[in-house]
Order: sequence, then structure tokens, then C-alpha cells
Amino acid sequence: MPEGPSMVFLKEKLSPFIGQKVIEVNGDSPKLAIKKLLNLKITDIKTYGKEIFICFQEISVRIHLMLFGSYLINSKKDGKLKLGLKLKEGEINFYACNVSLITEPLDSLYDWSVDVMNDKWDREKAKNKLKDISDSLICDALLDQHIFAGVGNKLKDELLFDAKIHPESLVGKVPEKKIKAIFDIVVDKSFEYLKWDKEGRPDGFLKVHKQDLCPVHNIKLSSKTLGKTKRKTEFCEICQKLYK
DNA sequence: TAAGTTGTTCGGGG
DNA sequence: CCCCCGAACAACTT
Repeated sequence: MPEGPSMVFLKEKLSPFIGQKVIEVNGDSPKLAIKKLLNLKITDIKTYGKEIFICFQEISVRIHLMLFGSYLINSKKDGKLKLGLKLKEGEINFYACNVSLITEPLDSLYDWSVDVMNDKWDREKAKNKLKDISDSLICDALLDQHIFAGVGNKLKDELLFDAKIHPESLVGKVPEKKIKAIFDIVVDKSFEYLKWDKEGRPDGFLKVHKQDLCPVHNIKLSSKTLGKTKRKTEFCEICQKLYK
């Protein structure tokens, strides 16, 4: 579930609960005092990259699904329930994820313009941050949540393939024109991912990630663990140009 | 079956 | 104080 588009999808699914009051709280997060959510009314649902927030008047619940987290709406399953909210009309259950409570205003903690799926996504800001890490590999840069909040390993592979950039390219050596192309593709890919997710085939948009053959050349794709992030990366040696 | 994975946080060492 | 690294955690698939 965990890349940004999946969280935007979840936000859409949770939006009908806005305005409803919590009538029961469950979950294995005693230290978090989640019980204090009882009787509070959901005021908003927000996302920031791979994080989702269920907002109340003076408190927000931050949920990050990490690698293995999951959720069920209006149903439940066996497993580590971290947070379960029963509302007037339905219930929301989160499993195996990070749950925390935030009492500060979210606007003071989060810069929404870093989220690639947010209307306020700021390319200039991203461009300047890339200048600070010109020695990094582009595959690492794309996974940097302080620059491209929401991009995960699947999007990373797909973005680089579409942009025709080799994952081991150095940020500072990638032509500015190509960087601009990445910015367009980041947004397009994210929303394409969202579209496929809504159709029930979240992996439908994948061309190279976890694939065998290059869709253009029909040759074997390369698969390497790269960069300081040490994430598996699939790419085509022919399609994707190395800038270094 | 054991290995791999859509991700992040923590502590220690340099 | 920063960066880097490895460990830890989690649930499901192949």
C-alpha cells in the first residue's frame, strides 16, 4: 500500500467519515492514549507523502503503513490491530502500522509543497534541494522524502524508465531539461498509479519494476541494489542514459 | 521454505 | 552536530 498515491486513495475512501463522531476506540497502542479520541468528531483527512492524518479539533492521528501495514474499512481481520475507530456509520481498522498522536497544528510541522501529489507541489524548491545533493545518485534522490514526498521504490523505477535516465546517474550531471522532465513525470506517474489503484490493479502501471523484459527492446532488464538507500532497482541499460 | 519486499527509525561509531 | 551503517520491525508472497 505504502506509496503516496495509495494514501491519496485511502484519503478518498475515508472522506465520507468526516463529520462523524468516534463511538469506540480499539487497538494495541496503549502508550498513545488513543482512547482520548473517544467522542471526538473527525474534521478532516489529509495526506503528506506516505503519511495520512485523521484530524480532529485539537488533535491529529498520524498513520504510516510502512512496508507491511494494511487497513480495512467496515470490516476487520485477525492480526495486530494498531488502531480501530468505530464511527456512527462504519469503522476503520489499521494493522501493523505506525500510529502516533499529534497535538501541534499540522501546518507548523509539514511543508505541504514537498508532497508531489499536493496542489502546492513546488518544483523550484525541489530543484534547489537537488542542487544541495549533486553528488548523490538520482535513484537515491527520488526516494528522499524531504524532496519528493510520496515517491517509493515502485514509482522510482518507473519514473527513471520514462525519463530515460540511468538510476546511477549523478544528480548534478543530469541536464536541467531532464530534471524538468522528471518533475512532470513524478506528478503524472503518481496520478497514473492512483488511477490504477482505484481500478483495483495497483501494479497495472508497472513497466520495469519487478518485470523481466524491457517493454521497448524486449531484452532482459538489469536488477541491482543501488545507492545509500540500498533499494532494488530495475532498469534498462539501453533505454536509460547514464549521466556521470 | 527461506528469502524478498511498496519503508522508516533508532543507536553507535567516526 | 552530521553522516553512515546495520539492526530492528512488520506481514505476506513466491
